[in-house]
Amino acid sequence: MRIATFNINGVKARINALTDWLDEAKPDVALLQEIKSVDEGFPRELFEDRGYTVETHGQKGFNGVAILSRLPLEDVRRGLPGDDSDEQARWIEATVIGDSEAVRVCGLYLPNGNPVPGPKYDYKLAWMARMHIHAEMLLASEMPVVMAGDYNIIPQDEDAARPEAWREDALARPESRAAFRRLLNLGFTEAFRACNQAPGMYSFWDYQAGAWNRNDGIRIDHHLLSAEAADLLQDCWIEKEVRGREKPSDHVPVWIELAA
DNA sequence: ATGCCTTCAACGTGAAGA
Repeated sequence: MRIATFNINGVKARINALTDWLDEAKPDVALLQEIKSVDEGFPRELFEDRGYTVETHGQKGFNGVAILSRLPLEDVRRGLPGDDSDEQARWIEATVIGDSEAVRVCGLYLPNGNPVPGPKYDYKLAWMARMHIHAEMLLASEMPVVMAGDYNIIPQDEDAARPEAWREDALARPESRAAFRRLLNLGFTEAFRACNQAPGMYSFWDYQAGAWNRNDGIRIDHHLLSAEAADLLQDCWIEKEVRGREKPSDHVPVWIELAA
C-alpha cells in the first residue's frame, strides 16, 4: 500500500498538476491538504474517473482536506474532535482496506500558528493538544495507524536549509517542537527519519525570493506511524522533482510504502 | 524588511500562507 501526503495549495489551481501526478505516480491513497474548496465545489469526478473513491472535508476559501483512495474506505471521520466550536477543516480519517491489513489513515493540516505570540499560535498549540488526545484514542484501537499531512512543524534544525531564520517562527518554536515530540513519545515513528537520516531533505519551498532555485526549503510534511504501522513500513521518500514542474504547489508529495 | 509570491473571493484588494 503506497500512501502519499500532498499539500496542493488549492485544488482549482492545481487541477492539471494534480491529475498529471496521479496518472503517473498512481498512489493507492492520496491525502490532500489545502484543497481551498467546499465539498460541493471539489472536482470529484476527475478523481472518480481515475478509479479513486473521494472523501472531502472542505471549507470556503482556505484549509480543507481530502482522501483519494483506490482501495476501499470505511468509517470516514471528518474534523478533529475536542472542540465543537472549531470550524476549520483540517482533519479527515478513514479505514483503508489493504490486501493484507486494514489501516486507519488520518490526513491532517496542522495550523501554521504565525505570528508568535498571538491567537493563531495559541490555536496551533491547542489544536496539537487535541490531536494528542485523539492520537491516544487511535492507539487504543490497536489498529495500524498512519497520521500524515502538513504538520507545519520543522522537527529539528537539520530539517531547514537556514534554521536560524526559523528559530522564532511558529514552525520551529520550542513549544511547537515539544508538542510534536510529545506525539512521538506516545509511540509514533516518524517514517521519513526511520528510513533516511540525510540532512538537506525538504518538502516545502516558498514561492518567494527564489527559495526553490536556492534549495532554501524546510521539511514539514510528515507521516507518523503507530507501532503496528511502523512494523509494516517498507520505505518513505520525498518526491522533490514535483516542485520544479509547471505551476507547482509550494509543497511536494511525501510517500510511504506499507506491507499492507 | 510591515518586502519578496501565490491562492482565494470577487472583480479591487485584503487575508492567509510559512
